[in-house]
Amino acid sequence: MPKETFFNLPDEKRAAICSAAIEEFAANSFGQASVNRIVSKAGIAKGSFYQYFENKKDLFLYLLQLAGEAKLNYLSPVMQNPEQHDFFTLLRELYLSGIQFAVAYPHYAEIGKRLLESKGSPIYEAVMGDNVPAAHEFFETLLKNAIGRGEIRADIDLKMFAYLIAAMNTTVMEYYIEHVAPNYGEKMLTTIDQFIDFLRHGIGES
Amino acid sequence: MPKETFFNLPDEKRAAICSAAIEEFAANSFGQASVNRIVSKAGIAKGSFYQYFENKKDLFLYLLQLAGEAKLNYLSPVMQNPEQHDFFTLLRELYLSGIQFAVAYPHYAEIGKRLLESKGSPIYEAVMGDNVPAAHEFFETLLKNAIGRGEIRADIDLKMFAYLIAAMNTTVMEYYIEHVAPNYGEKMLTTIDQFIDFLRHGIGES
DNA sequence: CTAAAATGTGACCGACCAGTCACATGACTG
DNA sequence: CAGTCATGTGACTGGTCGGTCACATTTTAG
Repeated sequence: MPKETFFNLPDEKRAAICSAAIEEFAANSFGQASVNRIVSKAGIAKGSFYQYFENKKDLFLYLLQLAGEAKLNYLSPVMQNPEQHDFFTLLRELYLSGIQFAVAYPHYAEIGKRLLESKGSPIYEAVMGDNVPAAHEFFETLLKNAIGRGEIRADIDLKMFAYLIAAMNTTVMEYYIEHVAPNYGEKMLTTIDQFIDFLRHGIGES
Repeated sequence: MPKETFFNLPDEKRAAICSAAIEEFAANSFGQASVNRIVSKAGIAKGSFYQYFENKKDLFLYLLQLAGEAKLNYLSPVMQNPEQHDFFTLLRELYLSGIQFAVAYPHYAEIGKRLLESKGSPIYEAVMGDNVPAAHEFFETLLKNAIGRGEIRADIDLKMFAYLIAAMNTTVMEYYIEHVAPNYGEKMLTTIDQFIDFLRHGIGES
């Protein structure tokens, strides 16, 4: 957590620091990101930085918290009544909110992506600890319930498809950001719907 | 390319250097990997290292070449007659050979994975330049031919599914390495077959 | 045996890093 | 005005980095 002095800062200065830090962590992994570059971009002295934050990790965790809060705003409407919709509808909303978040906060999304990619580094364990298994369990429950309602086949390997669906969340998002958004902003739904239909029916003929 | 002196080295010493380097690059991204640690682990002097290699990148590219050659041995039997098999059979063989390679050379696979994850860093562009688009085009052609033969639905977005299938190659491999291999070595085919069946039919009921 | 060529070596260079500290500045209080 | 307290500052510390270089050692050739 940042120190009190950080929150006493005038909004403008605090925002400058945040935006410099966000840019740095969006462009570099935690290990490669440089506090020197951040303070220089933010226009503050190195010493001041350490009046605001305990250390580099403190700042990073704070940014992740901001990102998490921003993402929650996109996610929570979807997750209000997860039992009211069938599996594919829920998943569609989940993916949709993920993409909308990534479009609205590309830097936050980039930081999150970079974190997911640093699997194995010390910061990953510190941050993600139980989150990844929790996400997989969530998808597993979703799948189990859907099987109970007869929405999806009962003969699938739950663990494997929970893993696959979690991973494809990232993949579809990346595809959208890289290839769809730059050219046609309005194709978001087409992309997702094609993907959801693929989940349901596969791509085999007939 | 390593210098001539490197290839004049006794096999044992050359192997020690390679294996130290492979471990280092499997555990760290190119930027985080340290020549100091490599020479220390290999038991050679820093100066000697630079008699063998131009620089860190030179060594890294050499390891990638070794990895590529190793992978080709697994891949080429499959790709001899790509037109002789239907799309799903070919894909199955492709994924299978990928997993077998990753099991046989876990460090090489890790280096490759880490490289894929460093999208955006300078080394990524230098190494992967045209390879990724080429892989996507390859999958796109595969899909197009399969549509021509009536094996898969004609209404899919080729670009998107080429991207998805390339990404899922990595995903299935990771799942297998992380969750299947440690517990039951023999379940490889089950994992892949379930996945191929999913590609064909989806997971929707009926 | 000597000379020359190849190879081995680690101290060293400049750069950058995260984090510290002695001190300067400014604001608020009496 | 003086005194105090929060805040600002950048030179500095100890460390790691990739890469170099003057020199030592070994191998090869004549």
